[in-house]
Amino acid sequence: MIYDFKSIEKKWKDKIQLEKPFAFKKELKRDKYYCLEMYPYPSGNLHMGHIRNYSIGDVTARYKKLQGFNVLHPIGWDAFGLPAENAAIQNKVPPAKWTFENIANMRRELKDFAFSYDYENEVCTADPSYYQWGQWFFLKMNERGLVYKKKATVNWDPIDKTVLAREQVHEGRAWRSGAVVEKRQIEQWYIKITDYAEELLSGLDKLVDWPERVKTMQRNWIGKSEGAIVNFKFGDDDFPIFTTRTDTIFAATFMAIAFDHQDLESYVEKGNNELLDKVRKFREKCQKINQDSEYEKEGLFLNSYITSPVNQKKIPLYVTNFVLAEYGTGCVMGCPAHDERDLKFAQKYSLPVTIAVKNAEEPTQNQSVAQSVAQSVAYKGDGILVNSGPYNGLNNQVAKKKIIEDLVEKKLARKVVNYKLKDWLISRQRYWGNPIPMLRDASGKYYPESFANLPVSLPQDVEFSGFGNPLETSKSFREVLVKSEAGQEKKLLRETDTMDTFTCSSWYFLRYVDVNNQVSPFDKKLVDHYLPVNHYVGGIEHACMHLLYARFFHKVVRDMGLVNSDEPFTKLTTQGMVVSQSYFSPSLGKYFHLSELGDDRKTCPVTKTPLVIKKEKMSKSKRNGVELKEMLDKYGADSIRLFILFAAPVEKDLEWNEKGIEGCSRFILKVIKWFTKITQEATSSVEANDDDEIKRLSFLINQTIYKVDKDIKRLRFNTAISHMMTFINEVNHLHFSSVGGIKEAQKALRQFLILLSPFAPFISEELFEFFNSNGFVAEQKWPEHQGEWLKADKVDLVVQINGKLRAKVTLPIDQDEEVVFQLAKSEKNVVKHLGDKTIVKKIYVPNKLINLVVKK
RNA sequence: GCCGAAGUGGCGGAAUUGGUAGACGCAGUGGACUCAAAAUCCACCGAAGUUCGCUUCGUAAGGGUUCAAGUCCCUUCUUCGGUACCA
Repeated sequence: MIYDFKSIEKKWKDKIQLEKPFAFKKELKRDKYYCLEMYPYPSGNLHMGHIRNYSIGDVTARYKKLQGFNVLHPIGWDAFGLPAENAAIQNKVPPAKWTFENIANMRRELKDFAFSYDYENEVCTADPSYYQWGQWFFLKMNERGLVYKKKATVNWDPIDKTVLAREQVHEGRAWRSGAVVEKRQIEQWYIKITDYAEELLSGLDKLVDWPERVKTMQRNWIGKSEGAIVNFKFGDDDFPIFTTRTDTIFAATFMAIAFDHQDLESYVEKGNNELLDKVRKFREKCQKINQDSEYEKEGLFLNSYITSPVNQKKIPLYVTNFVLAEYGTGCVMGCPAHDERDLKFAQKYSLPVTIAVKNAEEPTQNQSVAQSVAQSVAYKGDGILVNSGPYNGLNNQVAKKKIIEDLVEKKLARKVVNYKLKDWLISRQRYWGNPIPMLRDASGKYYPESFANLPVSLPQDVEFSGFGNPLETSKSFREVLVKSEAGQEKKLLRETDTMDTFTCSSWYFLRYVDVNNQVSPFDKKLVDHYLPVNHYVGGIEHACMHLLYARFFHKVVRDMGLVNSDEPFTKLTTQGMVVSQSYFSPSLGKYFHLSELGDDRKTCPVTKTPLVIKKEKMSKSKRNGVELKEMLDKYGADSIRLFILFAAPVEKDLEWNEKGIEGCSRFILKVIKWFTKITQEATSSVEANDDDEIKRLSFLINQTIYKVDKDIKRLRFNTAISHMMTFINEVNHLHFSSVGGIKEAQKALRQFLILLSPFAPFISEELFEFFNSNGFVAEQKWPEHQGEWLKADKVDLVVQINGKLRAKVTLPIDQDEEVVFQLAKSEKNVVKHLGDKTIVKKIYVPNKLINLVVKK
């Protein structure tokens, strides 16, 4: 038998299409397993990153199915978003047409790999039957007071002409278009994710099956800090500041206010117009600063003073370019001795440096702190309070609490918790998204659309000129006539902002359990049975956006009483990227494809200057990708799946290596060779004695079942495959000639094919047909290892002297220490090393090793 | 800076609670088969030495704990990822 993967894969693709072995059956009785991979954006074609993501998920889904679980393993389409609209502008293709054609194409590509999805249970976010429920959730959130509109300085992408979320801006540039981001003031819709900040943070502790780094990233993103708002005084008025270090309050030698603080001008010395003018110029200058790059800390003395609540000291007030208006109160106290950045500022403007906490290890003098401060290093450690009036001598952590308590008692402070997390800006000035179901009257007042009118569908009569929001060009969409209670017709304007696509991906995993529901987003009973998702697989790049929004949405939906669970995803796996060598010519500023280079891969073929060779994520722009179609034609889906799972552990980056796929093809050939040998070529002779071979085979197959099962459970697919390779290598050396031997071999083959099927489904199906001509290997029962076969009757035992390997002896298992010791002592090499030394100690690890500790 | 992850042959990577370092695969070397090549099969494949039995060294670097350390502890270095004026 030759490996004709093309016809094998065609045959089984058709059979899967026809007989639907992976159809999702809603069942509340059987144990469920919900395995989910992050759904793709329908950009046009699948790439290797997708194949890796879905291969990882598919192994788990198929494994659980074989174990008898009712598996929910769905796929869908994150179908809204900018590229569709850009295509509409460039090619005059409607976004819907572009999107749905891409989906059809990518679905076809997915089928080439036999991922165990039910394509009749898809979610497509651009389908009104889905997005109406997104609008429904928006209105429900609005009812719960979680939605509001406010004017805000937003990041404006001048190329895509849209507002960007903070996380969509990287180093001052838009994440998609790469344009330099501008600041603009626009009315925007927000969702109050900050109401859930505390639970989003504390809930992380319960997610024991999430990678530590993802949890850390979310913790930092939420950025909780506990402190106090302390009321300093500006004349008779309050001047509140936020601090987490009340223990350093006596060390405050300047006060700082943000340049964009709304009350800034009221703190400038009264009547000093010259200064006011300077302040305004300073503010203008600050506004031009790119907040993402590093810049010098600067300030301007406002000729006014703030009074400290602890010692009534007058402290000079500065406007600065480094205090953030949106965090805390927009005003802080400057304690140069204990804060790096305050120290820099103080030194620049020759402000005094007072020490409030000294190093506890040097109680008699202040040397260490004073010296380090003199060397421009602020002291941020713990210690004993000095220069702090009644609190002198206290440990600073104690003093911190005491000072707050005292201030709170005098009504001069209150304890507060601050978060870095900002409310979720969901407005997008775009057409291809979920319309926000709100209406506005002439006075600017907003009314929610009524539930009965959902969905608010996207109109067809729009123009894609490339500027502004196309929805504004649709009269049928914009103008709405509603009847008031008095029966009068009233003209309202429909909101033209659409929602951020992250709103769609925040609950798609809930919809999968009930995709055809027309009366509610999903049935509660079904959702409570199938949720939470047991295993979620996707890219690390979603650690702080999608995964946080989805957790938030789930909690809101829970509070609406629609789902019982607190968290949507029990176990999370973040797979590494697929990387490959890229060749960049710095002199030309462009990438070269490998095929464009000659034998000399280190030099630019045009300018003859050295190329920069790096391992980077496969992408079109870096010209280091591979064509999926080409790989499929050359090697078939099974070899690609095997390679992608074999070449690296799932969480690490995977380096593309075509030779590696060939290795996996060779493995499949060896499987076929063994199959052929024991199903076709075997000539039976009843007299033959295969006892030793049968014993060896039983040991090998049971060991392989044991190891593969364990490695799938701990998500080590690379080693699971290596164990199957070892099995095939060994078993190809066994020869059976008796009827009983061949029967045993076929039994082992049958079990082996089930083990192989989650990794290489096509060839497994094809060969398994020998045992089961109508069904699928995917629907068999996962084999269990027989423990008694795992114990070999002989073991290789290691003999060490002082921890160094000196001999190996083969012994029956479970020998007494004394027997092993006597045998070990008589080994030639052991005798040599023992010489006339005395044995002072023996360490015996049964069936593993004996270590003799010797002395002269 | 801070937080997180990781450093093992020529390469991708194994080594589950400390117990034979380098499984499996790629590349390479030698041989068989062949008119020849490809494919396949067999053998070798960390370094140095060797009387071919073995010996010494070797998991980023340096120390430590232990009968025994890639694995545990301390210090340092490097790489990658996240984040950055959050008071």
